Amino acid sequence: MANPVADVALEDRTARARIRDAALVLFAERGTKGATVRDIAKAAGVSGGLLRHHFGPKDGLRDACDSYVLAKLMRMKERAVLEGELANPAFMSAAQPEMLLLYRYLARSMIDGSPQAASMFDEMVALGEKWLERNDPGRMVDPRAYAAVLVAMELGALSLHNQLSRALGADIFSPEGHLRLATAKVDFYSKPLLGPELATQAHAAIEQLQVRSPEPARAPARRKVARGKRSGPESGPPKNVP
Amino acid sequence: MANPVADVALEDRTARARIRDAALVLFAERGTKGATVRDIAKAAGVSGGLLRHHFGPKDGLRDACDSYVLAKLMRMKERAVLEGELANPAFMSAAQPEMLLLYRYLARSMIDGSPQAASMFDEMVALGEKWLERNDPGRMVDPRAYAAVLVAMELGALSLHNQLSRALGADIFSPEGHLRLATAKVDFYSKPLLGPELATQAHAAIEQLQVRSPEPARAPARRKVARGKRSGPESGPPKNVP
DNA sequence: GCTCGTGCTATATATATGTATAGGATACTA
DNA sequence: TAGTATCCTATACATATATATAGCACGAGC
Repeated sequence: MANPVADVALEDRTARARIRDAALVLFAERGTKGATVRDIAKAAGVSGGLLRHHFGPKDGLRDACDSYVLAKLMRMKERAVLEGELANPAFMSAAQPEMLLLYRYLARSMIDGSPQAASMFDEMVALGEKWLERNDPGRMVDPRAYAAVLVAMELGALSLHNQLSRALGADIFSPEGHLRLATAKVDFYSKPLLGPELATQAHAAIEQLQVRSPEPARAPARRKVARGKRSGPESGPPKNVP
Repeated sequence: MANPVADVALEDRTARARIRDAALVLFAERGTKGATVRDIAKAAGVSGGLLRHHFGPKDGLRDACDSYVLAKLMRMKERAVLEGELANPAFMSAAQPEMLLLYRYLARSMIDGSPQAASMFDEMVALGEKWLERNDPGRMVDPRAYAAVLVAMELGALSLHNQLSRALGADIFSPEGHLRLATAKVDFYSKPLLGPELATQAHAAIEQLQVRSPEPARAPARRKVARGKRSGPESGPPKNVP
């Protein structure tokens, strides 16, 4: 709980650091709207005035948190690159509690919408894309889109950690829950839901959707496209499964 | 924009319905905290008093929205079952704009945390699990966890639609963006990120994590074996990639 | 015609929340 | 020791927000 970022010992942290850490937790838990400066100050054990003294208005605190998380993750990333750890595309869900908090904050920040979080998202996507191109060149139809989906899903699942934990029967931030999640993820990333024939079928259906509406122009068929076909486009075409 | 749920014509909707629809949109966009009753009332073109007259306090409006979305999705689900469409586990990302709004609302509601959304999540997981067991019995190590991850990722990605759209270069709710996303998803669900050897490697690493710590002292084991020393595990074990 | 319930607006009230300021305590420096 | 900058609290202020109430219009039923 306390000292979530864990660089210095518990009570040796400066008040500024305590405020930032408390903000990190509360922002991650309740979002930027839900977390009030008073609650953050209280959690940090300081007065509201001090918070303002150090970070200015609420947005300032938020920016500081964004920058902090960004920098910290960047540092981790670089270290990972140096150690050759980055190669694993599932690196995002590493187990360190601190890192999890950082990602949890990041995910929430992206939902609430901050410029820094957005750029972080883009960078993760770019990283994933590069990785795909390097390791499996030409395997994916649209590597960038693939990477974007991957990142969005990883972070999105993290945002829904409450639901996920309940469904799994154990907090995914606890050792048990984390292990169960890790196992499921390995399955998820190694056992495709769609077989080859279903995939080609789906791709064909999408192709058909594309030709269906020649030019988006403005809105010749905002809905038309989806209409007719509909039922389950997307990956809907595959009516049944092998 | 207007008439997002589209059962009746635009201005034929009763004020109550307009309020509900406006709330649906604003709650989905800004969350329960970020959307104010005043804004909702204004968007619906009514006074704040009328909103309260119909739905009581804010929570009442929220509950009403939850119930409405739940019922609507349930109806869709049943229809899908009758028509045999449900077989596709990716049914969640169907293309209908209205359905997307409903899921978008649902995803946001799950992040904000509502009991009804939680039960919906659980039901989706149960559905997915059942589907897995029926179509690929014994294929997954932990079908329930697999289904949970699947649902969390789908809904989570939906919550991050802003980031996803930016990274993709097109709003995923527009025809173009949706198509690009659909293509990427088919790839995502048909081309596993982890090859067989990496998967077994990862599973072995997780296994090792489990045995690493003998007994959690308290509960013998909620889940077979529990607790791992954490440090860099998850899918971290596979150090490098082929 | 009259009442009465319903849909609706306008306005008031209390609280929550972000913001700002005045001033005290502490530490560091000349 | 005196001065000053920094850290910190307490409090005031303004706005936003949820909540509550009073009252008006209008149609239904007696």
